[in-house]
Amino acid sequence: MKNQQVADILFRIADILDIKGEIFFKVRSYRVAGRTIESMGKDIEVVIKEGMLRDIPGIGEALEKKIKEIVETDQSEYLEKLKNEIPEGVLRMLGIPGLGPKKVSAIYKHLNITTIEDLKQACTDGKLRNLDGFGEITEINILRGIQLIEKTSGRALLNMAYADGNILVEYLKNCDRVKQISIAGSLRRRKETIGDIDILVSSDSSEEVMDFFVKYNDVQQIIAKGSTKTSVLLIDNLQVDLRVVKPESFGSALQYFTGSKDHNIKMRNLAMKKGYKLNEYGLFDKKTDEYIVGRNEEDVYQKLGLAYIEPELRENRGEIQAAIKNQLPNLVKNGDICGDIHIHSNWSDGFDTIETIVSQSKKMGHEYVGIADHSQSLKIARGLSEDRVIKKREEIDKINRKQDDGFRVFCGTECDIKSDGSLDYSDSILEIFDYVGIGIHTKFKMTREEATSRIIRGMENEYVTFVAHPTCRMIGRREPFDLDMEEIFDTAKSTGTCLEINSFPDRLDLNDIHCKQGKEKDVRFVINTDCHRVENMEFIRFGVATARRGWLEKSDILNTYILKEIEKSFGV
DNA sequence: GCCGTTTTCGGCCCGACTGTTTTCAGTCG
Repeated sequence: MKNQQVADILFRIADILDIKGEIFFKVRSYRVAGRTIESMGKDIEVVIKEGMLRDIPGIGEALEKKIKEIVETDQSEYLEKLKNEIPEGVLRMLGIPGLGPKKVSAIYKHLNITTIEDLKQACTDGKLRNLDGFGEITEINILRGIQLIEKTSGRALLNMAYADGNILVEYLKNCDRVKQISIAGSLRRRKETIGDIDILVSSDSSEEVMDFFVKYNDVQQIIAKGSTKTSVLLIDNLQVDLRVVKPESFGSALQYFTGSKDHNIKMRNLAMKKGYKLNEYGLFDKKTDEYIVGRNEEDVYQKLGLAYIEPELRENRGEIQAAIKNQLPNLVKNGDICGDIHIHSNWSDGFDTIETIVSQSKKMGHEYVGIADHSQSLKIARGLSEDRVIKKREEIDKINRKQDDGFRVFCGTECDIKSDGSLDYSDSILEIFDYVGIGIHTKFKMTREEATSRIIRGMENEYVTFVAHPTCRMIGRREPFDLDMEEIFDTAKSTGTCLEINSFPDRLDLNDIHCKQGKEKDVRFVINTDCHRVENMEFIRFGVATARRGWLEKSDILNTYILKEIEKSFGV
């Protein structure tokens, strides 16, 4: 049983209790425990085996018992009982923006509506307006909310939100009332998917900023407009929240609106313990309400006795304790990457020539690049036959001889791991390459044992440098393999194999949690794009962001090595 | 449901916006 599945059951229990009208704090306990388990670096089964479940903050006697039951039996008797009380469709209504537990409960109890389809009809027929606390506008808003979830299915990939957010920031800079501006929220933390874009501005004239904001060309609909907060929907269905604060509050507001929620709760508690009160307007003396700091985010952390915590770390995964002890990692930066070694050229299914890729790499300031085309059995992607491997080797040697600036092209491969774990080239061919990446591209349906041993057998080949996109997940399209990551990390360590952080926005594989877990086992990583056209080489920043979210430092990553070092590592 | 050198009972982060009210509840982040 995976951590995510345990968390999902806890979230479900919380939703039902919420609709039933259970006390807020009880409901919150289930959600807090769910979030902790979901983002925990350690396998929940291992935690239970070690008898450490109760040591996790937020898990007491009752939750311990329920979580153990879930892990042992794959289900929860308590949830099964609760499910009989609230129909599935009613739970789904909680996902509609603007609808919370109280309204959903009223809709279910008084009108006996149990599906979103029926709710839509009831709104159209004007049946909701007679309920206490409901009106005509409520009906319209619910209809809009239903339309929205039907259209967007929730969250956007990081690159989409990143592009939208940056263009919008540039637009807002044209408003002369804007003093300071920053992206905040999950986009600033570089989460792999983004629910909505948060932008923070400091200004002495918020009304004018808000007016300027809603006139942005790509605004489809204004959801809410006030003097401190305005929300709009862009034409690509991404929601943007703009907050405006006074300059003296910009730092504390940036801290507050960057989140995460759990990080902020920890921060507020810490502030309280130290005799302060922390909110988006600043850090205040708890007794006298006197303003202490708030202009800069750094000051807030410093005043609370903390080293500055980079946004990517703010997930309540131990960063506050580390900041107290001044033991935060020195995170890897975009500029630390010296070359991308997983790029497809037109020798297989890539779009560009090797020369074009070289020229783009130089533009990005890299010292080298690795061309890793597909191997022979992947016919659909024009995988290279053994003959063509030799020809490609000759072409790369020729290109290298032409470089007069010390730049180097490495000849690599993304060799298929066949279903039994053997590799798609013989050792005598693998020897031709400067380095070997291996990856799975066929037969994705496997048990945990099969998938784990398939990858491990691949890693045991002496020519292998790294495993590409190890879990093979595609965000929103394909679930990750159920892998025994502990075993994968141990083998990576013992064989000296790197694990890839694939930067493509719909992969981000390994993810942040894997990175942190792997680092604790002293595993080395490599950050690549796996791109098939040079326009996408800039996606490397999303891989770096994922590594940062996983607490990785420059020394944890193979392709931060300068040319001389990586040549030595490849033995070429 | 969790938690504790101020507490084993009584707290638990908190402010903005909306829509419904006529002073506030619900939702959101």
